[in-house]
Amino acid sequence: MKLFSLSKNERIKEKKNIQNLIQDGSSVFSSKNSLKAIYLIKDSNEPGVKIAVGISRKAGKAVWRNRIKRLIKNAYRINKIPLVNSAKENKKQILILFTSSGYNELRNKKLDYREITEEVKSVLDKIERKVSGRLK
RNA sequence: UAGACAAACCGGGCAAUUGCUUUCCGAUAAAAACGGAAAGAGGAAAGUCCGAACUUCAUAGAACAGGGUGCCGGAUAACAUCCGGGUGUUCCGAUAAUUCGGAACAACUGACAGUGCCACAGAAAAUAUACCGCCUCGACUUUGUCGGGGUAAGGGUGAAAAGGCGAGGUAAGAGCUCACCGCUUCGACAGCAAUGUCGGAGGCAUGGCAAACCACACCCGAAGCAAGGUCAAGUAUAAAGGUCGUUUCUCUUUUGAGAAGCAGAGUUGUUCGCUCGAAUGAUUCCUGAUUGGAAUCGCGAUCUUUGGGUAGACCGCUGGAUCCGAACAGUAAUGCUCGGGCAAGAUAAAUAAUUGCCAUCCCAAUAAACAUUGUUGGGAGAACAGAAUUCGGCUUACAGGUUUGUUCUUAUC
RNA sequence: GCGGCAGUAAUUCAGUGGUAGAAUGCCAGCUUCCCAAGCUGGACGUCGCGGGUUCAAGUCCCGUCUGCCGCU
Repeated sequence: MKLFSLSKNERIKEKKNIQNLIQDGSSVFSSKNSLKAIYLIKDSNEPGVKIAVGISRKAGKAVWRNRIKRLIKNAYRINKIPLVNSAKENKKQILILFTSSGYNELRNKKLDYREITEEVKSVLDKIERKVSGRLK
């Protein structure tokens, strides 16, 4: 198992999962409110974390949308280890869907990787605290 | 030389680390995970504006409706594309010129098949008509007024006024007559043709708008890979068949409610225990009658078989009107022959991120200096934009760069 | 990926090729002790943008931009 990988098993592929997530999941905003994450925590025999990234068509053009998705995925796979460990300890399966709430192409034509990393980190931190029960 | 314009081409490179998708190998019965190797966005992948391939539907053929195209010839699988030619319009330059040269653009068939429109102004906007004017005749109250007739040369209106201009002619005028120009038409010649040149005739008759309806000629069946095909989970569900069941009590006017409980299900493989716990009955027959039993239909459970087919998987899916090079044919578009190459195939959707260096660009300082070049320091390191069945075009977006050509006009030497 | 619709005043919409309109809103005046209502008047337009056809284009044709809807 590679440390920083993000293979097919760690991404949400099924339509049903995503619909469940949108219906039943709760949401969390990043520290600067530029990202929004919908997440769902449930007990499972196969503990782990699965993610998806969804960017609205209205946010920007195809090149821009692809780029922000890649940056978010990249930031996640670098910083995922604490959350994954916590999920395994507590025997939970976590589904996360990242979306853009503050970002769009008009305002953020050039995307800065470091800024997005900080945003993703803040989201993961909040969810991790929920999982381990340190946050009420 | 720079600039401008046109055409063609490129549109970042190298290294390290961390990752993604596909294929192959380790490699097996198969899958997952792991390791290794190879490959992995564009000139517009975009807009979806045209044209095709392909697939399904429909299909005996044709027409109508509807849509598209519209100078001529060629290229092509096809096209609204491309190439060559003609004609016209506009602009620029030269010129004595109506001539010559260059560039750009053109939906560039038909207005005597028909219907329609042409605001305002104007007498009149299409069967010509007579407001002012010009000429003439008559009457009267005679420097004038009224009435009849001739007249499209002049005025005024308009985007547009019934060939233009000059001469003859006339009461005044009029292609009424003539020359030149334009137009229509006939013949000869050149050209495959559009058309052009020359000669003759007509005597001007048919103002504009078909990107108004329309007519004529030619073309088009419809939908689109979310097309379509194969496999196919489900206590999702249709049909057929087999087996078992369709019970008891209490309350309520009824609908119904509650309890027990059979089949069955769940609970660790089995047993016990525990939990949950389906259904609607109707008709006929056997029997003296009740109980009970049987048959048919309905209902419920369960098993088997079959069907369509959702989720999903696979095929379609990338080797093709293909790409590169050379020779030949052709003015060219392009064709043809030979040689070589195989180069994305994702599906909540891969092709990336970070760091360093470089090409390149900007700013400052400094040395030489006509433009400009070298050195040092700092900054940026980019534009438009992301395959989605596949091709041929068109259109639109685009930082910077390379090559070739043109330059009457710009600047510098 | 494919198909369709719309763009006109601040807003919602009309508008046969011939001087761009209505309602609401806005501003001013009248009315009222004041406000509202009412009455009178006024301002407000790159007809999304760029070409073309025409004497003349919001309207016809071509291109382009933006917004919206549908197909699963």
